Amino acid sequence: MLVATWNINGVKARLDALLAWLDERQPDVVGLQEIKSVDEQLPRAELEKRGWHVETHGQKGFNGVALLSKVAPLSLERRLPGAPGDEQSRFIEAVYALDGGRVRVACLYLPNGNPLGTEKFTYKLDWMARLEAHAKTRLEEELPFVLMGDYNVIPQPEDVREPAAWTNDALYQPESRAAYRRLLHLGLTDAVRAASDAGETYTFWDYQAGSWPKNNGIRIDHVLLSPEAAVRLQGVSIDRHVRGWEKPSDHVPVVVDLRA
DNA sequence: ATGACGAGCGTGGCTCGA
Repeated sequence: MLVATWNINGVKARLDALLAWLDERQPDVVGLQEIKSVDEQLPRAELEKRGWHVETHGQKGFNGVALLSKVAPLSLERRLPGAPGDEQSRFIEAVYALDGGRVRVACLYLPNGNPLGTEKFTYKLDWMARLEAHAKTRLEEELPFVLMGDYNVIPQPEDVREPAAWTNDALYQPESRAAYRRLLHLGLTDAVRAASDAGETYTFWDYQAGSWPKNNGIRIDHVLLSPEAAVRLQGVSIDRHVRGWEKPSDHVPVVVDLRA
């Protein structure tokens, strides 16, 4: 089965690219981030007439996440536990029956956290602590579990073309990177690193300053796998050609292949 | 040295992102 994550940067502005990529890729489950749409304004009919089940956790103007799937989910949740007052739409997860078994897929849009020294960075770290607690609970379930999305964390120096440009950025702070490592230490596997030793496995290139033609990228979109999912890992693809399309998102899809 | 791009909201120039 193919499970994919993509920060689409506006699902209404990117519908043509989304449909083209879905046709080309035919994934079983897709997590989208930054749909920047309320649930009612998402182009649901365009997707449903092509056979996609659509589950959303939208928000006006920014944020917003969604799960598309070929089969309907068995169960669905729309919030990351731990902060009932948090109104930002950044998390959705579902259980699917695929390949003769159940698999849980969570799609997240982790806070950016900039600028440093503000409540935005605190919110990022608090959100990561909530994510760690939730992941720990989910791992106890011992289902194949895919925890994927836009983490807004550059894990390691090899995940950024120009590390010096990011030293004062929330995406590359020691605290952000340590929180990401704590997720791995729970027993989650970073699928890209497990499946490939390739360099320059970037997933984001800024719109500005010619970042894409210069390949000045970063790796911030990640697919983490529970042990039960990691043993099924066949391969990973970063669909970087999508960044060269007309009116692209600044992120590209990351796709994992898990065997039955 | 700085800004640079893009979406959304909603109609002018903000906020937000990374």
